[in-house]
Amino acid sequence: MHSIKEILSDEFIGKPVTVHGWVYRTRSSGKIAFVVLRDSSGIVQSVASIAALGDERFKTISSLGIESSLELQGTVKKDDRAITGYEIEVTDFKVYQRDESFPITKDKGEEFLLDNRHLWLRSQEFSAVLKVRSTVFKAFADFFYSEGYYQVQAPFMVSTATEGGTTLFKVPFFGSEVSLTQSAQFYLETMIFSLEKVFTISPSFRAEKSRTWRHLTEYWHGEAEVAWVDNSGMMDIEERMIHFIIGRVLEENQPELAILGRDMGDLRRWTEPFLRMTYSDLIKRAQQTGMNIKYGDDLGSDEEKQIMIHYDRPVFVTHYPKELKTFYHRPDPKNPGELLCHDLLAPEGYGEIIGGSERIWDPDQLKERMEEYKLNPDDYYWYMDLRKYGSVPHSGFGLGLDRAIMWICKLDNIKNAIPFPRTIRRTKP
RNA sequence: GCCGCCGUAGCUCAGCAGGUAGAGCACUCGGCUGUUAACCGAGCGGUCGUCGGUUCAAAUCCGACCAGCGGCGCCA
Repeated sequence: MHSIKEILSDEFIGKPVTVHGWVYRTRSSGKIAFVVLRDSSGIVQSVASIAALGDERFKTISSLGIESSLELQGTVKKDDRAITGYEIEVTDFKVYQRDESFPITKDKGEEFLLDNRHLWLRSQEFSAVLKVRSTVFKAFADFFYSEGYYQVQAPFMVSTATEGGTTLFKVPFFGSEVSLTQSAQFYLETMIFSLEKVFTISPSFRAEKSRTWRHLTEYWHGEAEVAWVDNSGMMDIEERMIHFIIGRVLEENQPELAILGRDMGDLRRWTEPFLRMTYSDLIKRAQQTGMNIKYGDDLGSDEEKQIMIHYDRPVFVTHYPKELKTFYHRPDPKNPGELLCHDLLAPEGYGEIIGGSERIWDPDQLKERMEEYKLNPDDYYWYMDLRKYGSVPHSGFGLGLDRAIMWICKLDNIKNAIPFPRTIRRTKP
């Protein structure tokens, strides 16, 4: 048995092979039929003829529907007319299941494809995304292992909010109620006191009624937390991480990037140093380009896009005014109105993919900030305890893995970066 | 939460100054020995989202409801 990718090579010319997979396309001209076979590694054209198979067998193979599953035996030939340069002259075959009418045909409406995502996954385009996605997840973990981090796991069912009060998913819990996690951050913070450098990959849940091209209600969050590192040191780590992930995709996914129409030159440029600027500088520059924006305004989707058209690589934006971010970011001691925090904005209009910061490590300051946000420190007693017993400076971040994949794969909607997207109106398939 | 849009064949859509439903694809049958989401011919396929109203007559006009899509805000 061979994989399709394997036999697409001069070494196999003239040799008998056996492959199995699914019918990708068929064409028949009466006495000759072309069956393009697909497996997880690629596609190859096979040629069936009455001469080789006889009337009845020929009729069987030439009438197979798209996505029929079968095993083919034959001889490899080089032929420029074949879609991948080589073809198999069929000598024998075995059908596992005949397919009469696969629901996905050439007219593909967005909604129909979402309803049939379990089948659309088989497409070349979506398979390519899934392969890149696999690389990104592995590279994220490999990067942190290579820098001496421990992978840890936090609970998904929680009783404290990390990002403000209105976005929690409530779940019944033995007569009371818990929420689905929005971020593992607070739990990661507990673990730096024993492990110092930790990371996790887990789903996060947001109950905002978002209907946008870059929001999911359930998304995959790559998060890390490190002791003894400040805001700027954290950005160094994140920059190395993104470079590492992009490098891996360049090494492992060239065919997939070609299918997706993503230029390799773009990715190579993103393995070069990123830009950094403060929020106030960014506002000044935006004003110089004529944008109607002032210090203290939040960066909306439009603003992010308008700003990022001037840059061809990711940009860290730091030192946001404290009114624009939540309570745990550490205020800059030199300018307490601004925070030692950062967002990483991806180019080409993809926008924010990372949010991170140096965390407040002084107990009084944390308490003060919580009160400004009308939060009860007693609800966060265990988080407060971290500032009470051997508190240290530390920083962390969260990466939206699906957003990063959408950017790397040049997709126009985050729903196409994840196999089974969960949005405000979609829980099937 | 706010703004906009759509619902007609399995799929993608056309039909809308009101006159009784159409194309392409898919599927079935027939033809074709080099096709590239092949091509040619025929066939199959619809309570026009639901309920109500106006009218001699409604896919088309009006109202309500249901379902879905896109964008904003929020964030990753």
